[in-house]
Amino acid sequence: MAKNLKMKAARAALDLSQDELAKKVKVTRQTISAVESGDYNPTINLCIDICRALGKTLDELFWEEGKK
Amino acid sequence: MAKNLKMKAARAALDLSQDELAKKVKVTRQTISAVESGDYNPTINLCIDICRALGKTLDELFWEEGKK
DNA sequence: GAAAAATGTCAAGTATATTTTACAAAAAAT
DNA sequence: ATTTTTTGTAAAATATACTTGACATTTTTC
Repeated sequence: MAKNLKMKAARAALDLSQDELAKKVKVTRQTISAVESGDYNPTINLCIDICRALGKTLDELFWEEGKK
Repeated sequence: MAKNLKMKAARAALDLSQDELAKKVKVTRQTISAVESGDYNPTINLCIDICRALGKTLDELFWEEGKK
């Protein structure tokens, strides 16, 4: 899978570390790291929580137009 | 959790049964039923596959504006 | 109104998302 | 340059998504 650079960018824009985002979302840092790395298939509730913490929507962070 | 009526409507608009959608998406009918029932936390890849099968985006089927 | 198709749901099993603990490497701060 | 913070990653354990098989109920069709 491809890295989630949109998520990484959104996090950087808020000046949050993976650990800080993890705490907001109440998962471990490793989970956040894995989601950004892309080698993962997170649950939608986690994706939604991440979106809300970063002020983005699902389409903005997890949708890839026209892919496959 | 709340029922996913947007998904149910999108499926109805294409005149697909849960079983037909399930086959397109390559999961079981029970899984589709559970996702629509809302008592579930599906993976994002499944959500994306469902969206593609129904011609919708994540925001259109799985995003709820302003909810908590 | 009976038959067929579609849906709700349940229990037991399998696959995998997430946690916990831990260590090394990279980046940032002083 | 050294210290501190941040990040990548890995193995083992736990939680839960998803499957399989099955039966009951509802909805559609004739």
